[in-house]
Amino acid sequence: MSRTKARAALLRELEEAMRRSSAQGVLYGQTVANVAGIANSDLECMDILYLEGRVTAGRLAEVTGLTTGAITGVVDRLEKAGLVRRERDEKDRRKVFISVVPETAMKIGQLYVPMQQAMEKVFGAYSDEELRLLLRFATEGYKGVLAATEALKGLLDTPPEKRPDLKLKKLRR
Amino acid sequence: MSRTKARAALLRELEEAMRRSSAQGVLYGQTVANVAGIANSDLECMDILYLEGRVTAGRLAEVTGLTTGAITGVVDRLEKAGLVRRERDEKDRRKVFISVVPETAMKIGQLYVPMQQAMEKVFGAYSDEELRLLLRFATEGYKGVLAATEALKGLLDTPPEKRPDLKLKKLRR
DNA sequence: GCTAAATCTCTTAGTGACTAAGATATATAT
DNA sequence: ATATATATCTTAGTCACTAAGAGATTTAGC
Repeated sequence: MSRTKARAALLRELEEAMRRSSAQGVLYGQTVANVAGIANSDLECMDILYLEGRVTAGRLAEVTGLTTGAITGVVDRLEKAGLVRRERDEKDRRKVFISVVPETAMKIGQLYVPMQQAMEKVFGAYSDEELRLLLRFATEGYKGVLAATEALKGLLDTPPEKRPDLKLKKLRR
Repeated sequence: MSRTKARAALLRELEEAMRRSSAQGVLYGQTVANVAGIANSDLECMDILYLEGRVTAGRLAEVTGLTTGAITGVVDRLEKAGLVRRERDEKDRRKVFISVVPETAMKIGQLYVPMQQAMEKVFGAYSDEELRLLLRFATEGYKGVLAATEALKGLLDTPPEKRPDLKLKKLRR
């Protein structure tokens, strides 16, 4: 097999492996939401709050791709569950900051323990240098996926009749 | 900083980077479903069909975690859109095999092009050997996540009063 | 072979999270 | 001041989901 062919095969394998593991990651998240008894989007928002800290409702809508109306519902449910708190911005009283309630949110965090343990075990097999390679990849991969998402969204904004036609026999009503 | 402390920091960074990129991956998928005009679960099933080939409705339910009733709806919609075909198993006539219609499904595949291009660009910066490391990691990572999911599900099956209590103030309803 | 139990998909009724559109409240610009 | 913009919430309606069970077929026990 030629060198470039071997590489192409490697890339295909890699792509599939990543697809599989990311699909399984989605399933893990679904299971967490299930066990916690909250909706999927609710958990996603908890995750964003964990990563970004105190953010506005609008920012949550932006990042999740949900409407602001949907976010109102998400925050209502999370607030009722005692997982987050609403705080009006004193500088700009239109804004509502959402922040996690650490004591309660911790309990959700517990559900990630099996995942963390599994990852610890996997990571254990790698040297520091190898881990740095993985970190570099994850960081660049994130940027790549972000850019790809933007590119795809751009496609959404071009008028439907000018898009690379899908001709899907009128999906959805 | 001690060596083990440096490694711990590295692991934390790595975990967060993976979390971010996988979250972004989820968003990419949502966008694909959006542009294609199909539901999220519908796309997830297309993905499974692509990876596993011809599978039964029951298997789809198993893998996605949806009820068989929900799968009936998914397959109805996908079939109407011309993306998949139902075929009764001639050996066991209770079973229904679902398989993609390649010509139509290709059009969905197109929506992954931006992602593939982004990944190609990222992968381009790595040597064959480095890619093999990434492949090894993705493969082992998949197994780890799968095991973690099972562990978490096991938790779901233990009677609620015996679970590490979440005490989430009666979520839902 | 025949009946009972098991297995697989589909149907039905009901529910919860979503969107679109617009209401409300506050901030900014002219 | 008034108009426009921004940020969140409200409302009505829709869609995909679950739970439960029906229908069709296969498997097991006798």
